Amino acid sequence: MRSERHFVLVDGNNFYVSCERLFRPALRHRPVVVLSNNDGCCVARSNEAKAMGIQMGTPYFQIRKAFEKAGGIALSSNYTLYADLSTRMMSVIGQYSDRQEIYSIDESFLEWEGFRHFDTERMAIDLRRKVERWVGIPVGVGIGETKTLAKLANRLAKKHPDFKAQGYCNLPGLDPAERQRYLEETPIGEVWGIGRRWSQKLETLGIRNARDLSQADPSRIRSTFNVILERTALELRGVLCLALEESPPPRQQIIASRSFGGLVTDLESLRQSISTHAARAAEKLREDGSRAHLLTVFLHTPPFNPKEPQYHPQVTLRLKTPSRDTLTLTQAALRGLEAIYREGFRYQKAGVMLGEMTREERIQTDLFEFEGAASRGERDRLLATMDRINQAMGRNTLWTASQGLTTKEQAQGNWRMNRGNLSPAYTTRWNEIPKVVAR
DNA sequence: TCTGGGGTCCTAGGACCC
DNA sequence: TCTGGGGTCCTAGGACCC
Repeated sequence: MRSERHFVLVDGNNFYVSCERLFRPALRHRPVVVLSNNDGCCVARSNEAKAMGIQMGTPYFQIRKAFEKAGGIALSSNYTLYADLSTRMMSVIGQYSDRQEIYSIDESFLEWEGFRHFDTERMAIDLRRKVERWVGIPVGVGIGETKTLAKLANRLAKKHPDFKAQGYCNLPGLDPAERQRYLEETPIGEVWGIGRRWSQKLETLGIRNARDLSQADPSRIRSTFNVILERTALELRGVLCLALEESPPPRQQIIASRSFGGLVTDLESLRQSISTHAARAAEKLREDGSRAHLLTVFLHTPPFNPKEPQYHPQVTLRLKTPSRDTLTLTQAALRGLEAIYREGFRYQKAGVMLGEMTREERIQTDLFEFEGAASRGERDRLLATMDRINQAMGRNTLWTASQGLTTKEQAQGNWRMNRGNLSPAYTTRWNEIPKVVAR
C-alpha cells in the first residue's frame, strides 16, 4: 500500500523507421535504415536491420552492398515528418500524467504517483495500446524510482526476453533479488550516461554491470571520474538526483552547420555556406526570443582521412550589442570566416555557433507594470503577461518574492484562495528567476 | 640566483546524450 | 570514393589581477 513516486520513460521503437512505415506499409517486415544528411550514416534501424548487425551510426557505404542484396531499403531522413509525429505522440503520452518531460524527439518522461503495482502495469499496457492505436507508433515503457532506473527498465522492456513480449518493465514491482539479477545482466556500457570511454575505464576497476556500479562507493566514483557519474551511481541505488524537467530552460547555444556534399576549397563557396548557416542560426535565435553576444565560425577538414592535412580553425567574435538580426550576424560571421580561411585546404564542413544569449527586455517592462497588482480586474492581464513571459522564456515558472518558485496553475489556485484578490506575492523580480533543479 | 598565493575569467577539449 | 547534426556538463590550464 505504499504510495511512491515513479518515473516512467516512454519511447518510440526505431522511431524514424516507424514513422516511415506508417505511410509506406510495404516497408514492414523488411530491413530498413534511415540515413543522416548527405545519406552518410545510419541513424535509425528497423529490427530486421539490427538483426543484420548494423550498428547505429554506421557509414552507409560500408554496408550498402550487403544490405541491398538482403532486400534492405535505405531512406533519406525527413525530419519534418518525424517532428510532426513526435508532437502527436507526445500529446497522447501526456494524457497519462500531469507531469511530463519531453526529453528528445522520441522519448518522454512521466511521473506516476500513488499507484499500486497492479495499477501501474495496467496503466503501462493501456498507454502502449493507445499510442499504437492513435498515432501508429509502437512504444516501450520503463518504470523506475529514478530517471536512470526508468531508462534501464525501458531498455529491459525492449531487449530482455522476460519483458520483450509485453513491451514494458516495472522495476519497482519486482522482488529485490530478481531486480538485482536484472541490474547484473545490464552491461555497464548500457547504463544511461556511460559511454564507450567510461565503460572501458570502469571495467578495469572491476565495475562491469549496473549492479556493480550501484554498489560502488559514490565518493570514490566522484574522485576517479566526476560528479555526473557519481549521480548515475546513486540513481541506480534509487537515490533521486535528476528531477523531471517539465519546462527545460532556454538553450544556451545555437549551432547551424552542415557537411558539404564533397570537399570545398574556395572562399566564395565557404562564404555562401556560412551566410546560410548564420541566417538559419539567427532564425532559431528569434524563435527563442533571444539575442546573442557571441558568434563563432568554424571550419573542418575531413577527419577520417589521415593523409589529408588537418585544419579545424574556429574564431569567436563578441558583438558590441547582443543581436538577433540576420544581417548583423551574417556580416559578423563572414568577418570571422575571413579571419580563419586558409588556402590549400580541402574543407568538409562549415558552421556558425551562437552563444551567451539574453532574453527580451520588453518582457521586463511588462512584468513590472504588474508589481503589486491587487485587483480582480487585473487578474487576467497578469496571467496573460505570465503566459507571454513563459513563452518568451520557454518555461512555465516564475519567481515570486514571498513564495519561491510557482507556476501559472499555482498562481491561479492562489487567486481563488484569495477570493478575487491578487496577493502581493505576485511581485516579481526579473533577476531572480532561478534554475529549476529539483522539487 | 633565489622567487607567494589566491581568485576570476576564458578557452579548449573531453566526456556524454539523442 | 563515400563517415550527421545539435545539444549538455565538467575539467584543466593559461592569462590576468591583487
